Amino acid sequence: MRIVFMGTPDFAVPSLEALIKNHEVLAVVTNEDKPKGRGKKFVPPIVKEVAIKYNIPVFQPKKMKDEEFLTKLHELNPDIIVVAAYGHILPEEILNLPKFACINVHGSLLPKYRGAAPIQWSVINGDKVTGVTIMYMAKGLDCGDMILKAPMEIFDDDTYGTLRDRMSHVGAEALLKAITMFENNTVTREVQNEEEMSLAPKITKEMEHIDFNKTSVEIRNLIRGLSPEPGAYCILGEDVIKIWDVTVSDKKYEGENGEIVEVSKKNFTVKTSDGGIIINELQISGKKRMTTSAFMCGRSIEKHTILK
RNA sequence: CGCGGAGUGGAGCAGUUCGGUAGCUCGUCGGGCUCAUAACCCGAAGGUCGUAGGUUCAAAUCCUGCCUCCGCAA
Repeated sequence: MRIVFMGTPDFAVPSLEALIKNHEVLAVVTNEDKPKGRGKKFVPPIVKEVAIKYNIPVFQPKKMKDEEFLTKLHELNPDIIVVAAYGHILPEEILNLPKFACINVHGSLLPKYRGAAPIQWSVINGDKVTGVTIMYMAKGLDCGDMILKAPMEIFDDDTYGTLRDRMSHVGAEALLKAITMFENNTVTREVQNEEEMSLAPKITKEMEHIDFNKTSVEIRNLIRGLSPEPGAYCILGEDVIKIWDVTVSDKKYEGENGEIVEVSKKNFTVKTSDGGIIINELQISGKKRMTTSAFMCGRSIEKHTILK
């Protein structure tokens, strides 16, 4: 198959590499290099680097409707356009351009979790099962007809990061399968049930703030779902502190939610609405992630301190 | 030149304002106490203070360049 690939971050890489090994990738379309991190250094998307490694032409159009880009795309005349975490809405002109279809690799079992952050939300909500959906792209937010789904288990110790990595490979496999279906003319399409639809919107700063009035499990899921990016945080005194790893404690504690109710040599426990969470790994501004015991070597933690 | 924090024994920090013997907590090793211990007591090892230069009788500390790490903002 002659394929044009569109994608940007890590999640897209296994799919791209799978296509390169099994099909003819005519071009890779990705986001522009953006000033990223401190000092506004321009950083190319990871997908661009992979494309360069395999000598595949790269396009980084500012706008999808860029004339020059559209012309080029027509010239390439792809059989299929594959999109994986590209971050742009494709105009109809592109949706109708390929011989077969524009298909998308989406990180959830649609119609659940349409939107930008399906993987994070599946962890935050404590789901046990998720998956990848390969779908036709259509006008609207992740609402196209589904071609196939690959379910996956979410492990109790999964984080957004570990699940995302695993899923990116499952997604690549499913993608190849779907393309084979096109080749054999055995593609099917299943309409999404709008009744069961749910959204997985982008993560906002507000959501990253830990609310100790929630249950221990809810808080732990939030922390897992935001690790390793961007991290859930709370306030300790003057410091913003990110919490990276916790253990749920079933003990009942006296005090208010967010209060440090137990301090040991290795860690400390914070009260939640239904018990407590033992902090195992954290990070303060300007420092690296560290274990709680390392943290407590350099700073004394007083019982009854309130985290906000 | 987006804003800011930081590099000090293995880990996390203090010391830098006001130059003058390298400090704390933890870990490691040895010994002791104990029925026993992750507890307690005693002792030891381990650091060219990120790097290059400058000022000075003397620099972790003051000045300049560079490297690296991290938070925020995008």
